[in-house]
Amino acid sequence: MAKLTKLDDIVSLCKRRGFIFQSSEIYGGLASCYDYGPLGVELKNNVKKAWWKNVVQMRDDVVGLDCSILMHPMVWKASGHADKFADLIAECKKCNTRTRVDHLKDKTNEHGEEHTEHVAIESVSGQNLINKICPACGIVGQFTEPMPFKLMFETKMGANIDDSMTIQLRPETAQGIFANFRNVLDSTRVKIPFGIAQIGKSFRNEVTTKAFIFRTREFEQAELEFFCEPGTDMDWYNHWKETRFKWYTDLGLKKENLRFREHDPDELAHYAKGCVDVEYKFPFGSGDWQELEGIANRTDYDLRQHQRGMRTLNKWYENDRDLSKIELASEAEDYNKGPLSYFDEQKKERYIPYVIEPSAGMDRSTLAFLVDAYDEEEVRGETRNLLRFHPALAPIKVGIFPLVKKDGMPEVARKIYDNLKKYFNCFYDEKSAVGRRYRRQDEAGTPFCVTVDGQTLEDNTVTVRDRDSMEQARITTDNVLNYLRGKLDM
RNA sequence: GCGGGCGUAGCUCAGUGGUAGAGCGUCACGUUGCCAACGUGAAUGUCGUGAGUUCAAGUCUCAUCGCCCGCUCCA
Repeated sequence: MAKLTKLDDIVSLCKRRGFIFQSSEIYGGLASCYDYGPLGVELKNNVKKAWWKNVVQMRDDVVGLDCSILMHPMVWKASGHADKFADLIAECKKCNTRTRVDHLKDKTNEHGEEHTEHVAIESVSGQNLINKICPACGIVGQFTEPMPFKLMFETKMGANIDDSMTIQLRPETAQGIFANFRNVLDSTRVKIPFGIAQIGKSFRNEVTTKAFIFRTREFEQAELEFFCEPGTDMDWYNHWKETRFKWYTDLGLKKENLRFREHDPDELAHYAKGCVDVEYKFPFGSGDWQELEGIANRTDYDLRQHQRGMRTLNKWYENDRDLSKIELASEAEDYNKGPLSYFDEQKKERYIPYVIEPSAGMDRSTLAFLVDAYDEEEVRGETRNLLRFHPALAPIKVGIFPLVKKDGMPEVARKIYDNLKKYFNCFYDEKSAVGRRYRRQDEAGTPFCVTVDGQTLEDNTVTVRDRDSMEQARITTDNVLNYLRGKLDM
């Protein structure tokens, strides 16, 4: 079985085979950023394709979307990210514990206020914390100068420096879906229940990253916002829970390495009615169960928040476009009939739909598929290393070889290769012994290899060798494409 | 952010102040011809980066970047 027992082994495997490299490695690397190599990009693209096929293509009730990464600043005011994602943090000099300044309790007032107020960065210095207690060790007033933390990446939009606008890189793709809810309703004839799906990059300035690609600052999400009628939401929550779990196992992840983890009620965001993580057991370390995907019942929170956001727009202009100076407008009395509501033609009633959100990390699941596929086995006293990828995920589908590099075999093999590569990713190889070429493809996880041999020249047949069993079938050259299509389900 | 460990060829690693190394992998030629064969040969190094100490630094010191482990943080 797999001998990957440390994260280092996996990092090494990823680099050696061209799956994942450290970003900017020739310059000493850039923390928390990684690049996908030639095999890695194929694998990850296949993971994304498999998600899209399962969540969009094969369903009548989901449509796709691809939003811009840069969005109007008010999007993040309404979603709550602008406030929640900007904090002042002070560190206790005694125990090195870092705490949000607005969470610190006063020595004289140990009841502690609710920390909803926004703390202006200029107004707080270490001196102001002289009476504050460290929640970890109880020491009073031993804090460092507060450090401002911004969890969203900022950039400037507009080439004119004096007239440019601060914009955030999205910390999740979901808000782009909510912002387009009305557009999709008006342009596609969808009816509730229906979903909008999107795959794309998101950015978060995590306080700590670490652990290879499990928590990176730039990452790719596949998110579905599934809109349904209030009251039916828990049924859909359970539907997506099952559907999403099955997706992983159908693509070959071993069941014993997958589990659900339901969030405790006190762990839930205040608007969420339920949340479950799909976790994968990576074969290393102690904290080995890692989240691949979260499935949440977000209720009608997001659409209601954006209705409030739309009502706040003028205030934003009036306050020099400074988000920190404004409060989100209160909710309209008849918010149910607002611009982001839905009119049910049959029931003749208008409501804000509830949302079930399966949100999957594409980088994490790509790595899980890679790690799970890794295998070592003894063959005639030698170790055979291979990746047992599901055919849909394999970066290369077929290797094509001439048995030897003479007697016209390369020409015939090339011709087969030129034909097959129109249909799937193929790799042609005529270097060194054929056994070595088989093993090289095993390492890349290629499910099938086609070999042209002496018999091919006589009766127009080739051998097709199976990665997992190493068995060969003899097929007529004309039938190779159909044979492989059947085996690969493509 | 704190504590600990690490950084030498594509990978795994040796090299304890004095000429930059091995195995695997890669490439070429020969041989073999269906599962990592063999022989011969070759290429590949800012020793993470920058300073310092020294006649001399991969080796000692400092800083810095990056990675791993444990806390912490985050969700």
